Amino acid sequence: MEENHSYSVGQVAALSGVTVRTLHHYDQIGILSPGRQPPNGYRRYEDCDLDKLRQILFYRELGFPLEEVATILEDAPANQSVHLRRQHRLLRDRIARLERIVAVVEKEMEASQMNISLTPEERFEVFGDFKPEDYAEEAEQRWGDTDAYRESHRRVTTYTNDDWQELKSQSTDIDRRLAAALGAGAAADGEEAMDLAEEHRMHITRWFYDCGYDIHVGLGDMYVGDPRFTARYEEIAPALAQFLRDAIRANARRAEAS
Amino acid sequence: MEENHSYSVGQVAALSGVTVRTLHHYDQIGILSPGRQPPNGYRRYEDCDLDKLRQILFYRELGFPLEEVATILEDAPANQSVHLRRQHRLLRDRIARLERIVAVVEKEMEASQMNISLTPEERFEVFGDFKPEDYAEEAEQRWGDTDAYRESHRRVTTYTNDDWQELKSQSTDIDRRLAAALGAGAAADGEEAMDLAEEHRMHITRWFYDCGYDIHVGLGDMYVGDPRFTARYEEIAPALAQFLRDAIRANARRAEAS
DNA sequence: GCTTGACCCTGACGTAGCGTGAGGGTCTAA
DNA sequence: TTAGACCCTCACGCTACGTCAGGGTCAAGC
Repeated sequence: MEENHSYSVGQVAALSGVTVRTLHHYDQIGILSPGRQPPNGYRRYEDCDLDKLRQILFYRELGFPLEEVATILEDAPANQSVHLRRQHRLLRDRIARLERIVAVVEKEMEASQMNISLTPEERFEVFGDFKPEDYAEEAEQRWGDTDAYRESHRRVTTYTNDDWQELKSQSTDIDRRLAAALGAGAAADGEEAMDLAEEHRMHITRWFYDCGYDIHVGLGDMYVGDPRFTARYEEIAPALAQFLRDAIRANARRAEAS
Repeated sequence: MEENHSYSVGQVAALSGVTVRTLHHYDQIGILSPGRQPPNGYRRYEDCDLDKLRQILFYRELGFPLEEVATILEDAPANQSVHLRRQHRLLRDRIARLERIVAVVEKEMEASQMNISLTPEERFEVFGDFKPEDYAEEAEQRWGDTDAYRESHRRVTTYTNDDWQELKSQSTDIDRRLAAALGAGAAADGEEAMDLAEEHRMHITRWFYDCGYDIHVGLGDMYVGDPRFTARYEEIAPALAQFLRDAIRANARRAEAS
């Protein structure tokens, strides 16, 4: 394998399974630009180009926009083990997500066989008990750092049943008080709501991971934007998810101002 | 839950996590068209609309084009258990695919830790020993029926180590003879190459699943179109994947003509 | 009744990531 | 020289929305 070998665009397309058009496109946007063969300007791809294409295709497979793939590859252009670790984690995350959905579908299959007719709200309940760490992963993918996820995972695995009881009790209490504040007409950016949002944030920090204000805001957006959370909070009180989201935002602004 | 409740487009967007624009779009293309509130024409979504949206989002999550989602939902508009079974299978398939990729990445991590520097071709070798059943699933998704996959899986689980040795020996022998024919200048649509393709097909039928000519042609296309197979055959002899693909096609045409 | 903010409507341009085709150049074997 | 395979650039079109424009409707507060 000492041979100095280069490939035409057609050969690379055949090897990799992407089209010539795709390779042109990647060249045009600058994510994979091969050398050019004088005097006709034909593209020639080297082995390192193939390596790079392989990484591109992997991240594309997992749904990353090309612009983001470009950023990833710039950050760690040559360090193969960095990519491998990242890819491994991403794959594991994706599988875990799909496994959760499978569990939901299986539960519904059971319910369906028992001829239980669930309402739309009840259907969301099948997602199981609400645990922030189930969803913080998504917040991280959107806004945060993977250290928080690992930290959360590390802590959670050490908890006893008593720990879970206490955690749940505190979580329920915060929810209840949020609903009460909403019911009493408290402003989402008032002191009371902000203090509750702060308690909410510290609860996560206490039990799961260090939840900075950025992450917290991301979580708040997710409570409103994701039907699982929204329904969860709607069950407690109508419009609670939005109230909490707004309180979280106000709380973050308060913290930023001080 | 006896309440006759309907939702505005904004409420549905909040509940479901999709945008108002998306709901407008779905209404426009006819995949999810709610009722309209006189006299202002505001959209009102019923519970059954929410159910339908949930199915749409599920299939969208798995990458189905909306047009195909529409077809799926037309075919089984009300039979919830049909959807559940299909969704379950799709999810399982996706997870299995990702698990295979994980295995590849893990193997590369091992190689990386041992400071083994792999060439692009060798990297494909990390996919492990060539087993048609590893890839027949993809052929099935493209061209075949899932019965073959189940049959393959059923057989393979019964094989002993001796079975694997024999299987591998035969497979290697076929590859070697294909390479020899190619090296001797045999035409891909000549008798010799077609006979070898036929042996190849019967080998799969013997050891994995009933490989009809359609499936076989699909496999041949995949050997050329997928870098994993192409590289595998390139290692044995240059251009072998294409030679085999052409021989498979010729063989299928021969069988069709008789 | 008026004002205001939130939400509703339709219409339309633009984007990401290519697929497809037009029109023409280059390479290689016969 | 010819023909077929492959190369090039250019450009329109597609899917599934994102974003914005411009204007109507609703409901609470003054």
